[in-house]
Amino acid sequence: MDRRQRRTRSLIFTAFSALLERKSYSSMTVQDIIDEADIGRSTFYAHFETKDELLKALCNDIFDHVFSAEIMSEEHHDFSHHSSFRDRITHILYHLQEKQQSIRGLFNGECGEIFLRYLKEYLCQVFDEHITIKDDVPHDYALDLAVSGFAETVRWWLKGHSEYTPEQMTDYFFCCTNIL
Amino acid sequence: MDRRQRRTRSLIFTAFSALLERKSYSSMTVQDIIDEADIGRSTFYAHFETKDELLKALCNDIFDHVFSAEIMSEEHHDFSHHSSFRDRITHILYHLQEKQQSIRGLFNGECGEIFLRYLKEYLCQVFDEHITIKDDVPHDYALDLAVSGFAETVRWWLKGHSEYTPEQMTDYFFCCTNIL
DNA sequence: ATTAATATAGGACAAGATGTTCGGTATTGA
DNA sequence: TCAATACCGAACATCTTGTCCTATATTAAT
Repeated sequence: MDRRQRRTRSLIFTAFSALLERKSYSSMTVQDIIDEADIGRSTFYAHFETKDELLKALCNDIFDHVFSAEIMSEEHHDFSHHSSFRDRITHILYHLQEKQQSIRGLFNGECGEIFLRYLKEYLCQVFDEHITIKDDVPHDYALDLAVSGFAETVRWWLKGHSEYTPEQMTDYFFCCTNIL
Repeated sequence: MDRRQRRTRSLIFTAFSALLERKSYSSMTVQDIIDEADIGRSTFYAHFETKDELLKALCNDIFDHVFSAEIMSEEHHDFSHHSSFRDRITHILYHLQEKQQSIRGLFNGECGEIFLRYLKEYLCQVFDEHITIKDDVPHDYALDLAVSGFAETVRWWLKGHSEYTPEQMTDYFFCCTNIL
């Protein structure tokens, strides 16, 4: 990838994240992002077709960071054999905390929906085999509830309660659920 | 309220709900709603300032129906004295099921975020005093998790699993959580 | 039945956002 | 050094928005 492309892409991401802290996603125009990033109009459209595509790309960038080590470790069977499920959860929280700057604005309003949907997709893979079914509770309901609960935990944590440690949040989460 | 106003308001709500089933909220224009409802442009703006206001109004209409009996009963201390918390939850699910037609589309995409935020506000009042805190879990975290979990339960239920009864869903939900 | 009030229809309008195109400039990587 | 290409910036047609206006139709009250 060309150095100029990397620079522009980064400018757009930074501008977008910064804007999300003061403006809602839906009220934000492409022009706003262009002005904030201080780039040409056609340059933006050379990188992203729409505002939605930009959001998707940013989410993917974040999750690549958060889950890359996670998935790598899984491939090498580190976590499966040497670490507990709780440790994996804590591990994910650490990575999310590192990206807090970019993530905080993503929880706001309408794009929180999209961000959380992406997050849940990744989480499903992590949680799936660790669901403990009680009675006749449908498995996919339990999985959905666990994943949503954890996603909500992340949101609650990074939006105003980041004084807690990842270990504490893991404890709190496991303490409240009955299916993990 | 004038009969014409009621008719137009109803036409708009119906058109909006119907459109949400085939079109995403963000890609839907006011013009789409006007065409679907077959009303004049200025008529729409006489009722709602923006598309967002329309969404809010529809949410309020639904929750007025779902929680009106709920709140009324609470005032008369029926539920507090003669019914269990589980029964209240089941009761709410019954009312939500009645409004399924209007609600189903609301879960889609970006407006799901707004609908669920409203729903959670109401649920907070219902759940608040029934949270059982374990260890040092923060109360507002536990409340947030319980409310989000129930909201997610509603979504899961009405989006593709409406074959289950309200009683079953209540059982499933209570079975999975550790704080109620 | 009559009437005054008002909700709606429908056309027109400016302002703003969108997405595309183009030619010129500057940076890059080889 | 040089060919490739990313950026700039201006212009453009198109669409959406929200407002304003007048004429018409419906309503609720007398």
